[in-house]
Amino acid sequence: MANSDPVYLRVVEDLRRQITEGLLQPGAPIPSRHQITRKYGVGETAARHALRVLAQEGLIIGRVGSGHRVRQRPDLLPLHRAQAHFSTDMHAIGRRPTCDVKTDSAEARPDIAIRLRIAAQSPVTRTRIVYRSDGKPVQLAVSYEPVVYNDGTEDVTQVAHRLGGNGLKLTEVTEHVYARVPQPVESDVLDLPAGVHVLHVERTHWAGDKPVETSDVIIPCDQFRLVYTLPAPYGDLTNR
Amino acid sequence: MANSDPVYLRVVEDLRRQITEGLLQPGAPIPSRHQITRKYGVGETAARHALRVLAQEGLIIGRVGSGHRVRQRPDLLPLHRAQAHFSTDMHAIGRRPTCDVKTDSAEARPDIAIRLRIAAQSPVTRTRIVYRSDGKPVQLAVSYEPVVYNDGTEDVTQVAHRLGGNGLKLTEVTEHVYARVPQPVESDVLDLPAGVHVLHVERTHWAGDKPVETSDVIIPCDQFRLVYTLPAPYGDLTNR
DNA sequence: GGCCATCAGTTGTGATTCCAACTTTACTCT
DNA sequence: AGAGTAAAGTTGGAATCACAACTGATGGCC
Repeated sequence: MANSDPVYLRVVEDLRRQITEGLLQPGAPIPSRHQITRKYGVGETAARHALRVLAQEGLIIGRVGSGHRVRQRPDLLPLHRAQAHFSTDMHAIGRRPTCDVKTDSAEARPDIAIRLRIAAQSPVTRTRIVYRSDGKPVQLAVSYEPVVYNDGTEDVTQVAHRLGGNGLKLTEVTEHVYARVPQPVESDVLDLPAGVHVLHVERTHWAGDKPVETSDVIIPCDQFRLVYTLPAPYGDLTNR
Repeated sequence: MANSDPVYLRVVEDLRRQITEGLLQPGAPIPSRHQITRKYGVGETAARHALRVLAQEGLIIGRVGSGHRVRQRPDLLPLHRAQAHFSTDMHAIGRRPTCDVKTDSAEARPDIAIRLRIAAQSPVTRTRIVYRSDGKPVQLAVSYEPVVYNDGTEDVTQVAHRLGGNGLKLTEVTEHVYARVPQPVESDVLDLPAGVHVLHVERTHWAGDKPVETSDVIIPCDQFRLVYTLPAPYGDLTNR
C-alpha cells in the first residue's frame, strides 16, 4: 500500500517521523534537495515538494542559501504561545522584528470591565503593542489590566512573568476568535484597506477564577491561518 | 514593483481578489491550469502553483477530473463553526462523512460541573460523537450538558437550535486550546498511537452568563493546523 | 427514450532543466 | 595574519513535458 503512495510522501513521512520523535532537534539541518534525491532515490520535484509540505506544516523553515532547519512548532500551540515565537521566527528568516509598546493613562472602560469582572467604573490600564517586521506593522495587540496590577508605568509584554513574581499563578487563557473586527477602531495602525478580513482574538488571562489581563489581538488574514484540514487526499488541500 | 514579483503571485492575487470581492461566489468554477496559462500568459508551473496556494489558503477546493471551485471558508471561522463544515466539505471531495452519536445515562462528574457552573454532584448527560470520513474516525467530540437541558434521550448535534427553541439564546463560545490530550482516556476511539500530538479544544457554550453545554473536541494534529504565518516571503512558508 | 461507451478536459504527481539570489566556506593576496 | 574575493552549495521560481486517474458530456446504439 505504501507502494502506491506518492513518492514525495515517503520522504515527508520519514522526515516528519524523525522530527516528531526527536531524532532531529529544533535547529538541526534538514537534508538539502540534492541530498534528498540521492538518499531517497527520488527526483528533484519530489524532494522539493516534500520540503515544501514540511515547511507548510511548520515543522521546518527554509532560508535561501542556508538550507532548511527544524523549527520550533508554534503551529500546534495556542495562539498566545504562537505569538511568543514572533521574534524568534522573524530572526530565523533574517527579518528584523520590532514592537512599539505604548501604555495609556488609566481610565474607565465599562466594556472591558465586564471582561475583567471588575466594577464598571474601575479604571483600567491600556497597553497597545504594534508588532513590526522590517518596520511594517503586521500585528496589533491591545491589552487591558486593572490598575491594581499596573498603574501605567510599565509595559505588559511580560505579563505572565511579572504577575508570577507578584505571587499570582496564571492558570488558564480564554480565547474568543472572530473573523472580523468588531469595530473598525484600531485598524488604522495596521494600515488595512477598508472591509478587509482580520482574525480577531479576544484573550483573557486568568489567575484561578480571577481575570488579571484581557487583550484584543488583531491579525490580518493573510498573516494567520486557522486551517481545518483532514487526511489525504483532503488533508493537504494543496498537493493531493 | 509588481514587475519583480513572482509570476504566480499575479495569478493568485487576481483570483483571490475576485473571490474576496464576491465576483466569484462559493461553488463557482476556477479557470483550469490550461486556461490560466493562456489567460495570464504564464507557464504551467506558475498556474499549478497559484492554484495550490489558493487551495492551501482554503479559498478553493480541487477535485480530480472536475476542476477547482470556490470554497466556503471554514479556515477563517472559529473552530466550532469550522466543525460545522465537516459534512459539507467531506461531500465536496467525494468522501462519505458519518458520525456516531452515543448518549450515556446521566451521572455526577465534579470536574465537568465546574465548567458548567453547577453543583458538584449534579448529574450531567454525556454525548460522544465520533466523526468519520469513509469509516475512518478522524475526530472525537465529547459533550456534557446539565440534565435539566437533556435527560439523555436526545443527541446534542443540534444543541444551538434546540436550546434556541427553549428560549435560550447562545451568546458566546469559549474555547481553550491545548496541544496534547490532558488524559489519554478517549484516544482509543480515534485509534491513535501512544504519545501522539492532538489538538484538544475545551469548548463551552454560554447563554448569557450561564454555561449550557461544554465539550472536549480531540483532533489529531495531522488533521488540524493552527498555522501562524506572515506575509511574503515569510507568509507562505512553502513557496517563497 | 434510455443506456452505455467513448472522449476531451482536469487534477495530481513526477522528471528534468535552468536561473537568480543568497549564504557559507575556502582560498588567495596583500 | 587579516581582509577581500571566488567558488560551491542552497532555496525559490519557472518552463516544459509526460502520465495515471478521474469527471462530465457527447453521441451512438438498442
